[in-house]
Amino acid sequence: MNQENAHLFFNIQDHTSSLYTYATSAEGETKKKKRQRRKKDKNEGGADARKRKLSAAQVNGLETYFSIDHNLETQRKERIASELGLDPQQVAIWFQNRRVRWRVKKLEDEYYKLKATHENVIVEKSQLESQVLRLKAQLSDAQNEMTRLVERSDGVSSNSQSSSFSMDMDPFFLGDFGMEGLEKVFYFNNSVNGMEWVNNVYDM
DNA sequence: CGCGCGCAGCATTTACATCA
DNA sequence: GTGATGTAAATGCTGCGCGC
Repeated sequence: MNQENAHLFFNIQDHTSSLYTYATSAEGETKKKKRQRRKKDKNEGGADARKRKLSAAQVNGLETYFSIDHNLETQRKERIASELGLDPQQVAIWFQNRRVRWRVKKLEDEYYKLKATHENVIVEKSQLESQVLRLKAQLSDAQNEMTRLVERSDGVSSNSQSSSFSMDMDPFFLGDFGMEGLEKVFYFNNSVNGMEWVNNVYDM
């Protein structure tokens, strides 16, 4: 412990030894002893309580070691403690608290990443829904156009067998998006008015 | 193999310091 | 002066390695 930092923290052993009492120890209980914290006497910690804060240099040192490895073995703890002028217990506690902060930060970062991803997916979903609407409209137009062409060809040759195009199919049979199986619905191999339509839908 | 012990880590809580 | 926030420390518990 260097001179500069020596005054910055109080002696943990001296302090904690008098800070707590055992609530049930008097009964000689072998079961779990629930320790009860004793309210700290203002005069006991008094003005020195302020000194418990670690110095910037000590924190920097601890941060450096933490960045190398988040865990402590006994030897490492002793080494860091003697180098930074801290009690090994303080080093252990600092690392413990630091790990908690690190995990919280990590969770926070993951949350914001997931949130951003989620927002992108929402945008993409909206775009896809718009596209589906456009395609449905196009499909409807195409069906109307086909109906019109069939009706016109019926007027020209009403007894032509090849032109007997069946339009009694459900226009909404194409599935949830109105497009499912679309590629199988109509098969162009003849011509009506120069091209004939073959309704291939019942062969599927 | 089972047991006790010591140690490290974790979750939770408490106490204190600092700042708005 | 007070509430919110950050941080050091305490506590109780679990899991693991080790010696007996």
